[in-house]
Amino acid sequence: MTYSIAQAAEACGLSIDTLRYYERIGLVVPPARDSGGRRTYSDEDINWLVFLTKLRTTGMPIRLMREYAQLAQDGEATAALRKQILVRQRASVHAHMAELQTCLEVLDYKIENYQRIEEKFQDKQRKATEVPA
Amino acid sequence: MTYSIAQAAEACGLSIDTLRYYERIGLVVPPARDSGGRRTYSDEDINWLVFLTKLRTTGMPIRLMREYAQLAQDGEATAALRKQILVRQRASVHAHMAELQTCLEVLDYKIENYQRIEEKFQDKQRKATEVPA
DNA sequence: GCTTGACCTGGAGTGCGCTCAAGCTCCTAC
DNA sequence: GTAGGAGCTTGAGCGCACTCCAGGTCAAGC
Repeated sequence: MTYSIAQAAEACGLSIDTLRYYERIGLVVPPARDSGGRRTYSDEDINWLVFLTKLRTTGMPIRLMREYAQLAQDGEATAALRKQILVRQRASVHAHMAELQTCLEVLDYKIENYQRIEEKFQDKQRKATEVPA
Repeated sequence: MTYSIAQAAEACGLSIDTLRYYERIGLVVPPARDSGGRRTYSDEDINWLVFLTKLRTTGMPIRLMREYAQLAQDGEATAALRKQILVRQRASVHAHMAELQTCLEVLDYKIENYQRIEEKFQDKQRKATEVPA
């Protein structure tokens, strides 16, 4: 099974332009071409692209992704280095999530505060429209 | 208690240049100045800056932070809008953390794979150096 | 009074990750 | 055979969030 660039883009959630851009900067190996010179992506290509988008989502810079991609191309001997990259990235994701967690707490606190302000306001309104005793 | 720009930068984890930049683009109200024309940050200023850095960490674009800051300046009447912004941001953080979680699972899987490759390799080595029966 | 260092301003420059434009080719369908 | 649509290449442009620079001011310490 092969895919056009539009289908590949759809499958991995990138734009067509971005796919070509990734190829240009050497982040992905150029896919095969059909008789008309158009790119044809294999299932394997798609899987790799999907994995790359996961790395991107974790905030890995393209520079490092390219390094990883190069190592992957260089074969089994680089497995230890690749593992190291992923282990570090995992640590960085954990750290980032912890940061986000404290930000969430700040947000929750602020939102609660706004909630209280609203309630006080509504309370005041209720009292104002109440039939006086 | 007041702080120099260097102290303010230290306190909120931004660079001096970034503090001035934030002021220039209208993200923070200009702090007071001393007799020599230098910025003097109050505790309140610092607290606000710290909160802003939290918003930044959540990935809120500066454009929106500026909107929020403007609303905060406009007083109590904008509380509902400000709350809405924070509630949305919270949702976006939750979504992002969920994404990161699935990325983590992919990373874990890949790392485990590398682990297995290493073990197999070590096993092979052990067998090769073993005294033959 | 002179040096030093922190701070000032306005404006230019940077790095990242795309994104778009122009002008072309190819295939398909009518 | 021609119109339309997808795809091609090269190269420029963009938005974001800073970051740096040049040239100046000011206050403190020697």
